[in-house]
Amino acid sequence: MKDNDIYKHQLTSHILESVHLSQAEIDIVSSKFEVRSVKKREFILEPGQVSKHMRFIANGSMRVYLLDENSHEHTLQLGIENWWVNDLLSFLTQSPSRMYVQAVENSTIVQIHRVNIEMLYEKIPAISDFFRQKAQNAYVALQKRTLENLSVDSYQRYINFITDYKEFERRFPQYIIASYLGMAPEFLSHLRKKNSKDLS
Amino acid sequence: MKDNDIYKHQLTSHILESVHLSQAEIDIVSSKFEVRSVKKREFILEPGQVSKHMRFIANGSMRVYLLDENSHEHTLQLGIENWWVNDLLSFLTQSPSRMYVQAVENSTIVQIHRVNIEMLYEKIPAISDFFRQKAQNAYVALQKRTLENLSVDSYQRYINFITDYKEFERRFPQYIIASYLGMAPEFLSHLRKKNSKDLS
DNA sequence: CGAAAATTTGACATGACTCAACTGGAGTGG
DNA sequence: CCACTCCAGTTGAGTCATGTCAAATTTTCG
Repeated sequence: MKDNDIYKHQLTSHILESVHLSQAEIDIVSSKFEVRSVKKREFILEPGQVSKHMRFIANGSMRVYLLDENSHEHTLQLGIENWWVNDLLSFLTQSPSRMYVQAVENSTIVQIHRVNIEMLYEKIPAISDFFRQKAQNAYVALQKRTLENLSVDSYQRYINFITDYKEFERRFPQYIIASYLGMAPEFLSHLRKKNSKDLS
Repeated sequence: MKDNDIYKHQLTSHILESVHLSQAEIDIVSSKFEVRSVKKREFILEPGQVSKHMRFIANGSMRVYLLDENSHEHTLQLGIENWWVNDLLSFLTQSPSRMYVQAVENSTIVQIHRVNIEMLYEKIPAISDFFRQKAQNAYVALQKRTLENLSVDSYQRYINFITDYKEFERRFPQYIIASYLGMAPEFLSHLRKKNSKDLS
């Protein structure tokens, strides 16, 4: 229980960075979230399931990916501490997901059920405001990625990635990074070799 | 003035599809928006400028794009009636844009200044709620596009595009669609030829 | 009608993928 | 704690998809 409080406190601190809440509101919000720990490689969502929760990573790392018809993995999202992770399409429409959401490291997540978050939207407008800001920022970040995919070549995209997300390069295996950048893992390996030559 | 009222009514109807507002609230919202008409090829945002407005297309069509270092255009967003169009990064951070936002057809937009929308967020929580929903849906749509770019080949991406957005194929020139799909216009032309053969 | 822009077409170049073999390191069980 | 296995990562060869360039054709618009 003590541990859970720490994680919930991490969540509310995170929310308070963006919007103001009274202590009473903090308590209500906190009471509607639940803490859950997830083992490395464990799935918290698999294709066919409906996403019922918004999830905040308190600790560890996760990824969202799917398989195409050739069984190739494509990574939609990577996340570490203080990031939100979900298949938002499945969550918003309550339809079966095509995604895997998987722990990359042992992780702790803090989650809220759909019914409860909708209750919070009604009772506490600041929560709606918070998720508006989150969604707008996530949209902007995804636009940046979309534009890079359209306008930057693979080598430069890799360089930008390791520059912008140093942390991610250490914590996610190469084949996952390749599938995030939209290239074959062997090709990423070639780019890494080129990069180490460029540096020397 | 009569015309303006029609366009504002179109906007408020659009908002009311997602959230509830009292008549008094509708009047406040309506009073903070302004109607503006834009000629074909005219820019409402250019690189270096800061986006000061959220903009709703009442009529016509627009696109958001940028130029890379080889002066190639890359289209981030296409929009027609009842779509919102902006460089959200520039708008949210009030920093200079890298984007062009241009009318593709003669268009009418209904826009609200940043200062006024923030006032509405405070006074009328349903407006924050509305834009939360819009941002979440836009994020989901952009994820879909990201996944298609990662996992579907060019030909199929073109087929999916003309299937999902019939309207767009009619109203936007090929070179813009090519720059949206992430391919050279000549290559799109090859795909179109292949498609017409496949159909016969 | 004429000029400019968009699209088509085809030849060629190249970036990125596939496949297969090899290397090295991490995890597991005896 | 060693030995073994397995999986991630590397390397290189061959191939394919897509881009580039240039010229011809069609469409748009003043």
